[in-house]
Amino acid sequence: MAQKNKLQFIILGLLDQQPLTGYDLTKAFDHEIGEFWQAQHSQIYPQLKRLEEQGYITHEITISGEKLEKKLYHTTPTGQAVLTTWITAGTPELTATKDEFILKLYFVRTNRDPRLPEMLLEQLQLHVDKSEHLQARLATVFPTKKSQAENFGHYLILQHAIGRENYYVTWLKQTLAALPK
Amino acid sequence: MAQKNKLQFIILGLLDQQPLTGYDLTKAFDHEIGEFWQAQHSQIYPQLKRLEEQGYITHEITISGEKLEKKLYHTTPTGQAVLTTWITAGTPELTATKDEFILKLYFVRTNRDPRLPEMLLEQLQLHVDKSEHLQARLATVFPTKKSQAENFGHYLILQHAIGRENYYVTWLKQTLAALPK
DNA sequence: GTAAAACATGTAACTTATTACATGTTTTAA
DNA sequence: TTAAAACATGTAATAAGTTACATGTTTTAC
Repeated sequence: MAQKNKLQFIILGLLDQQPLTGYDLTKAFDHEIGEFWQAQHSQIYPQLKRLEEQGYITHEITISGEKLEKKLYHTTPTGQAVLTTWITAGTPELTATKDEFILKLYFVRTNRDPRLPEMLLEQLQLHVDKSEHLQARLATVFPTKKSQAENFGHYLILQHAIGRENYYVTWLKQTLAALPK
Repeated sequence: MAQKNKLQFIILGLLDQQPLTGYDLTKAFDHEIGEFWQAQHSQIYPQLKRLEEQGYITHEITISGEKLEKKLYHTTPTGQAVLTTWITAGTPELTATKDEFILKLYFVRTNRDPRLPEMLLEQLQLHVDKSEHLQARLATVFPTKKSQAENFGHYLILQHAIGRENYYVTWLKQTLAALPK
């Protein structure tokens, strides 16, 4: 049976690496994690509550400045076991993509459609930008072989995301080049 | 502002190509469309109702056999205009992927983790199978240059999906090969 | 002939995800 | 000094998506 509520495992995984606040978790979804999963703080805070109720995580309160309370969450041994089970279990279902642009293309019936070049060029720009942005991050976050080895999973997914964007760019260029003059 | 309720446009696009029933639409999401968008019949039937209420589509009833009623939907001129507007508008937001496997990888901290080879090999098999399946479909559905030109969008997205799977396969193989002995 | 699979259409309940509402603190830069 | 940005945490309302419930017909293969 397919595991559901993946968000709980992602949060568990992040908290297992280091204690974090709900705010920190929210930010994590803006960067590398966000390439492969998205969540807003309105989903994260209630999920933290549920994970704590289940005994998978706990928190301690720290004070920032005069009175701003931060809840630093971390995993419990139970939570760590649940996380390991999730990672170790197979992942036999390929999560399907949602790509609005590709769908628009689907409804373009001929390669002579005058809208095609413009549509493809817009996406080309977007994916080139994204690839460059990710490459800059890779260079910043993982400048050395050592840093890559120390956070191997993180390095892998960044590298995967870049490759994916590069494939998209290649495909767009190729498709543009194949259009009739 | 980002366009929402993409499903309505996809249905509109499919119905604009040829009249279809809700059942036909459901099946369409099992094949090529399903590579880029998913929907169950429980989402499709209510959406058809709404689209008809808005005057974007209409239907006529045909009888199959003795008494089985089929509702064949097709677009109205209003619906066609709405569809064109959607396609012509830019698509500046890259729809983000959700990939559970990649997230699991993220939580693998070192390249010596004994679970890694197994995890990567499972995905390799899945993506090889998928690529092969898609390639078989491409060969069946688009055997000639002529057939490719006649349904250009459909051809493009199938080809894109294959390339995407192939990139995934390449990346997995490369990652496997780079693991320490 | 008959059973299974495919065809066909819908609703209900529930889960997941997004956007909006709501409030307050701390840090940074002008 | 003060305004803006960032930090920080929550809930409410809505939208989107999945699973389950519910029913009946037609075709295909045995």
